[in-house]
Amino acid sequence: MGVAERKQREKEERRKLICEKTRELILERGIYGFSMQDVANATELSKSTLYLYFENKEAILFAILAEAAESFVSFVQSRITPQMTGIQALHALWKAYIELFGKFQDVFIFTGIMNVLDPSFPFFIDANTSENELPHYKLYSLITTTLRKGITDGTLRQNIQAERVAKNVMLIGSAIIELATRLPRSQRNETIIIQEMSGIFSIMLRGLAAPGTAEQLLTLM
Amino acid sequence: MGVAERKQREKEERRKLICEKTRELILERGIYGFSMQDVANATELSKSTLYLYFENKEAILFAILAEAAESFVSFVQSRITPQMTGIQALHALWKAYIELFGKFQDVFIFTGIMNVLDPSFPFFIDANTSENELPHYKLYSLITTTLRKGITDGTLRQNIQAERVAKNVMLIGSAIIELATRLPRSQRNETIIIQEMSGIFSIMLRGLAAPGTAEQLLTLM
Amino acid sequence: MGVAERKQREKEERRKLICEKTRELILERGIYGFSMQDVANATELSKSTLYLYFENKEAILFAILAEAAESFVSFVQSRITPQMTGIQALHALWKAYIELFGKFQDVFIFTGIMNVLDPSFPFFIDANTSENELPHYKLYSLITTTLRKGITDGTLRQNIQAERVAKNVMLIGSAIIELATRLPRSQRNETIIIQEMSGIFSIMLRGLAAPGTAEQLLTLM
Amino acid sequence: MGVAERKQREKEERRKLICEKTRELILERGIYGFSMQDVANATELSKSTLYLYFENKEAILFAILAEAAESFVSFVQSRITPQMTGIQALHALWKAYIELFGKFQDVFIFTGIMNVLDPSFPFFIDANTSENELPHYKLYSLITTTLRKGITDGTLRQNIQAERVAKNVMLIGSAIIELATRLPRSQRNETIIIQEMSGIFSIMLRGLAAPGTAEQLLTLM
DNA sequence: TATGAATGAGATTTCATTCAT
DNA sequence: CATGAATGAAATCTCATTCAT
Repeated sequence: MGVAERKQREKEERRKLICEKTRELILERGIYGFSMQDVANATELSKSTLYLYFENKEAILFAILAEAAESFVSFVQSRITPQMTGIQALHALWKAYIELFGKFQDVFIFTGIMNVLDPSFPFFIDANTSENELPHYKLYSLITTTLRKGITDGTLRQNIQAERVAKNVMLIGSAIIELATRLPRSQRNETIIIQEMSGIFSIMLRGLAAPGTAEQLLTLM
Repeated sequence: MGVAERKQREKEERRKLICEKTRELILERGIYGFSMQDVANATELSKSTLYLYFENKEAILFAILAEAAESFVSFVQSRITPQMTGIQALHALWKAYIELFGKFQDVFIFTGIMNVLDPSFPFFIDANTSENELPHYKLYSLITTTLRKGITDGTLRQNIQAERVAKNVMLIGSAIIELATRLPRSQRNETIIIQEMSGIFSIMLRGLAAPGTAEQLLTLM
Repeated sequence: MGVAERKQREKEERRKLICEKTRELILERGIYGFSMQDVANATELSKSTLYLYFENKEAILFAILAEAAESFVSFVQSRITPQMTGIQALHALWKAYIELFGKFQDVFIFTGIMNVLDPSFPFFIDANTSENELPHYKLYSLITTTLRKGITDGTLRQNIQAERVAKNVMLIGSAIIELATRLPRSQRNETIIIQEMSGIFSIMLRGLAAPGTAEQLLTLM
Repeated sequence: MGVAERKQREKEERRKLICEKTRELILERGIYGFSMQDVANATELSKSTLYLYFENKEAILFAILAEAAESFVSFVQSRITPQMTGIQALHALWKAYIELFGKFQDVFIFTGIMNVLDPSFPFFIDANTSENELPHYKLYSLITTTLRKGITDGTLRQNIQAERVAKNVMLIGSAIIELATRLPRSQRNETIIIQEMSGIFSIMLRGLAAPGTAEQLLTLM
């Protein structure tokens, strides 16, 4: 009786294998730098077999994005508690972002794919698109909420607009990663990228925080 | 004897023509969205002729980058006077950046190509590479100088490092443009992109400025 | 012992299911417009299972043809009675053809497949092939008989040859349908196709009838 | 100075070569039975080279159709003189059709491609499409005119409608050829096809002619 | 018996680059 | 100097059929 389940599990594993290898390819060569043939070679499957598991190339990207988004958002969320003030939450969010980047480079995947599948994001945010449809909308919501909280509790500057700044923040995050993805892997020195991200986020934190915020909340290094 | 010179001049004109038309193509369709055939059509030259003037596709991009960098930097420089304080100069620099974007979209070209030709910039700044070799290094120098001035004259925060922040700033600029280039031209609404840039630059200005800076120097809108 | 029979019956039912669903697919998308995967989906069987019941794709078509031919011929035959004169029978035959087309579009199936499986029909009629082997030969026989009767009883022109004209007639029928099958279903307006068939059959009836035939026997509209 | 002209001529010859070889392939294997690779092999060009001469596969078909239509219509027209009565002209038209078929099999090409490029023809005749755009519309016009003349001069039956019958006629012509194209070339016995065409056209002629038409105008054999 | 899984062969199309004239 | 012509390599995707379980 276990047969069906095993099959199911194996099928799931194959999908995972494909995603996994594709992830590696993306990390290695960037989002544009791999073909279905490459994926076939990496997985030791035939090209046609790939199409048994995913409708087309984009569908693979989407699956990877969805999973990365899921784990990304939940990781970040786990670092934010209800007791935190807005600025604390924002600080924690960015810390988590950087930490996660260092650990899994999930952020690479997340952002790289997002930029391809939904290139108008975050320039245009489709009010009709809910978080359920496009994975990265979850993160946008999380940031907006965090900013709103900080404006309300007075730990962020009063004259900012949560939605607009959330867009700014998403764009910055995307963009850094986007550029980093371009680097050939040999040059893609984590330390340097993390330094860059920390630097930018620190400047922005300071630019967003209410005057008089404790120095320790303003640096991410 | 004027013959050789005329030839030389004509050759130079052809090169300019090719660059000019390629620029238009890039603006229209993005850095990845045009082929050598497209350039040939636009210039009314044959594809093979293009190879007489440029070794390959990348060489065209490089030439365009060089010219865009030149005009970009000199425009920005024209807006900065020696009398300005550091924060004033930084403010002026970003104002110019935004203005130039609105006018010529030169920034698109500049950044888009830079990101392709020198993807490790600004993550890695090659100390051996002088401004003379890679066009965009000029802008980097300009920003570094400006920041250094601000640190010295006390209009910027004292605990920032000019080189590091200059890298941050270059990266932000590149990145916004990079993402914007992805938008299909129909969606590439200048107003929205400018809003986004202004928003981000404002936050960063505030994050970099010394405490007590006049509000009017902190906003770019 | 009933087991073997049940098995046999079930096998037969599966075959029917496959044929039935394939018919629907053909009507929907034309004879070239469906894949074995489509059949598998429609029948809720696996692709491999299809190959247990039919040697290959063509074999499915053949089976459908056989069944369609059977029901087609018997329907037409039911409209022809021994008392009818030749011209009456021919008139009735075409009326039935058109009616059947309007009702079940069986004719589509019949002809479409015939044209694929036996493309030399009716150009070459294999004297060694009996009605038992190729399903559409039944219809050919029926038409020949009808024409012969009309020549004998003087209601059709005397200088026609039954076999030859039967071929002409089969070909016309096939051909109209063949072209109609090409139409995307949305454009496959029954009314228009019926008009076209009626028009052509009317002209041919008039061309075959003995002089002085009553006008009402010469029109099919 | 003749260089440009020679180039032009050679280019034209290449196009012709491609069309010619494609024609042969179609005659050999039918309209669906050849790939761009086949054309490449037949012409001893590379696949990519084909795309220098034709935008895509369909464009090759269209070019062949256009040429076949041209020569077909002009040949037919050459056989019709203003002095002819309607029935004489119709008779001549069909004679020419058959003769041309026997000589060049142009009709094959003409009809086969037409059926692919404009499958709704002649079921739906687009009033907005002029003869200039789709080559086969020329023939349709010619037939309509001929029929109209016959109705006017009393040599055809009075109760037919020129446009409707023209559609019938085009469809019959298309359809016979369409079916014949299916035949493997080895079986494609001209004599038999011609017999079939003659038979059908004769029946239709008799169905369209005014009563009392001379027998010799009613047969095409 | 039934099927999930796999695949080879093939289809159309694109494009940077080379080379003879 | 200029170019028309050519092409190899690659990309995405489809589909009838086979085979181990």
